[in-house]
Amino acid sequence: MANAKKSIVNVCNKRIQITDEVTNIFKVLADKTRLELLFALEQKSLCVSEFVEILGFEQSLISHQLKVLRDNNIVSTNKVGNKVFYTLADEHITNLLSVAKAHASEKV
Amino acid sequence: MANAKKSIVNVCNKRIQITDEVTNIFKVLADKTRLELLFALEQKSLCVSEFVEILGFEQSLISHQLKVLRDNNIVSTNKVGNKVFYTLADEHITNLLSVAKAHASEKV
DNA sequence: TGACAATATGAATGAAGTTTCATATACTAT
DNA sequence: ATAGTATATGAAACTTCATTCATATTGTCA
Repeated sequence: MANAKKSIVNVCNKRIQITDEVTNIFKVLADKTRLELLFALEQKSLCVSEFVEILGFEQSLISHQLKVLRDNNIVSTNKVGNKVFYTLADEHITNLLSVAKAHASEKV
Repeated sequence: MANAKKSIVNVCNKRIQITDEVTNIFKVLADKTRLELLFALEQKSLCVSEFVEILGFEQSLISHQLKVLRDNNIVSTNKVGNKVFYTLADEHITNLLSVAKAHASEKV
């Protein structure tokens, strides 16, 4: 395949991958339970039992949704004895959350 | 009700409303079809038949999804004769899309 | 007015996602 | 080792959402 053609194909593939990735990020963020977990994490790292205490959700629900966040690299974990502490994984997420909040604040 | 108490309640209500609103924005953005519509609109305003031509989706699907975007004030419309042109509604949306794209670009 | 083009919408179908319940795993301390 | 606490996970039930098909509405132009 000629190089010019190859590079056009690459650009297109990349565009598609980016669309897929953006779709995926928004999908993960598009759930009230998960957002409450993330908003809580904006303050400080928390373990599952602390989430239960703060948010009042079932432990199982929290674990399930934290798994979704983990699987999508939105939070990271570190284990301390019995407990597993969760942290926001990176700046992009913090950024997205704050832009969305700013947008929302104007509406309510 | 005492003023101090009233204002605490107000703050809590506002926090809940913001969470709901953020959830809603992300829900609307969490769909590949709608994102492709929005990415196309980043270039210029488009009418339904142009979306059909550019993206190759069914007209009905495009209209349905544009309605979702319209209902959530993510796009605005203006009618020119037979045609209805769609535009990105505001800066916040453009902003969210570009932050998400930046995040995605690093991953792919 | 009648035929045509552009857009919108209701209803049905099927897929995907969330929550709950029950249970398993991992670690701590006695 | 056993009891107790913290977390994870599989499966089922339930809910929500995207897409398609058929049809309605709105505007144009001959």
